[in-house]
Amino acid sequence: MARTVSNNDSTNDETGDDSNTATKDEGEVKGRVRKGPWTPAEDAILVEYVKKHGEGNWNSVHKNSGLFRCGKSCRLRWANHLRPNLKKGAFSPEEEQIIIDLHSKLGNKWARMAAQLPGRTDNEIKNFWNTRMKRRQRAGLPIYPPEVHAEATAYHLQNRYLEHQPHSSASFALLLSSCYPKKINDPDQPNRSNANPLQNQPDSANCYINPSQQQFKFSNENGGNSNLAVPLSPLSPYGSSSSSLLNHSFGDHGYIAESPYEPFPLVRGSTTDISSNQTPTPASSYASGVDGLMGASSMVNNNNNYNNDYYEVAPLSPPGNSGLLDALVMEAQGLSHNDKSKSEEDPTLAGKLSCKRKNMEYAEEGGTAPVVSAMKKSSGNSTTTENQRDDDISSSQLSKGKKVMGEDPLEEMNSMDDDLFSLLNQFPLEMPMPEWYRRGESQSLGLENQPNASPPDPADQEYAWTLGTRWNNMPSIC
DNA sequence: AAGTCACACAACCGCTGTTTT
DNA sequence: AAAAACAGCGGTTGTGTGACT
Repeated sequence: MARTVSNNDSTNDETGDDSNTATKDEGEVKGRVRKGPWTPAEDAILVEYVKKHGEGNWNSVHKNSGLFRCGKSCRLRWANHLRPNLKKGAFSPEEEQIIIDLHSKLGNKWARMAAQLPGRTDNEIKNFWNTRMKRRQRAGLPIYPPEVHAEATAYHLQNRYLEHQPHSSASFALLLSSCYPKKINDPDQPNRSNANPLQNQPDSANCYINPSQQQFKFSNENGGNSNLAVPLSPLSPYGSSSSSLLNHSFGDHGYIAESPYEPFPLVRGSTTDISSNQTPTPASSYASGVDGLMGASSMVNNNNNYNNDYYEVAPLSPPGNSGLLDALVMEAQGLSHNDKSKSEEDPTLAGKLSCKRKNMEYAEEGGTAPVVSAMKKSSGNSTTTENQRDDDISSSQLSKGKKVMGEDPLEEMNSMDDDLFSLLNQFPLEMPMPEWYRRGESQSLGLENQPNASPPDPADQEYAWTLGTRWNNMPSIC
């Protein structure tokens, strides 16, 4: 069980902020920080310290207790192993059911799920889920039981379509994502049927269609529209950024709304143009924000083993996922990358989007957006459990958020969606496929092929139109 | 008996948001 | 207002273990 123990070999500075990795290469700097499995003695020290001083101030543990662990490690150890009232052992069937249910609604929000399972930690739940998913994946089983799936779908539909329509940010996410072309008849995907009704539209493979004009339909069990992709929400287990998962079959439970487009341009190169210094793989940290996009892309390109039985709809990002906006921010940053000075002196788009995203997340962090909660409560439509969950999860976060926002969240959300839709409405009903896309249409769109796919020249008029010009039309939203 | 595999688990990592200085 | 510190989250990885071949 022991992880590689660096024991006294590894050093971090005493701040406990292990984001500072320089000390590893520079040798010992201030103090030694032990890594690897905790010993009972260390546990005892930590427990003793917390008894005395309470939780929090984790970095001071290292400073004051003589424990050679960084604050982060202490917090983790306490939270996952030492704190009282922790349940040990396997999950009960009831707990498993709760996890499945919560995951279908929340996605990979482990901490929020843990909040619903007293005595369980996010890590436990995460491990459980990942293991379970692998197992079911191998067995070719759906991740969610049908009833949970149906319930979750209804949940999202209710929360995102009915209650937010027509001004739904999440709708915007879906619609915007679908602005990007995906060639429908992909000869490289022989297993995919051509059942997409949009294919019958004139020259559909070479046109964008304004998604705001597009009536989305949901594929049914026999729809077989498997080469259609939209961002996968965390409702889908494949919204996970786990590359190992993405590289496997999505046949058992890919949630796919019917749209002939793939958010390829948003995916392309996005992880390399941003401030992250992480390895630019689909599994890198930004995946948390663009899970869906990554997932969709990988899915389209890596998986021929589609099982239409489980093509259903996760049309929108569920609560807590701001993936699309993250992607927008990333795209904005990517666009501004070529002209850094410009972006620095004019932090409009990225900043506004970032601001928007914060607000959005604030709104969504409440389990259900405050808008929704307010609507629910005022209309009396919400169930007890829904309200309870909202309240349980969000009380602290909400209070924090209010400090930041200082505005009426309801108004904030509504105005935000207005902005987003006004942007959306600027997309024409149809537009020609850019030349760069036609040139590359024989190539797969996946990340793994990016090195082969010549990136469009930013100077290219059409590319500029599709990304630059249109983004420049982004209304002021902050 | 040895090798392989899947699983469960613990812990680390990078990043982000919040709070404090 | 800016920087630093802190706290937390989600993703990933490494290891031990048991079942199986």
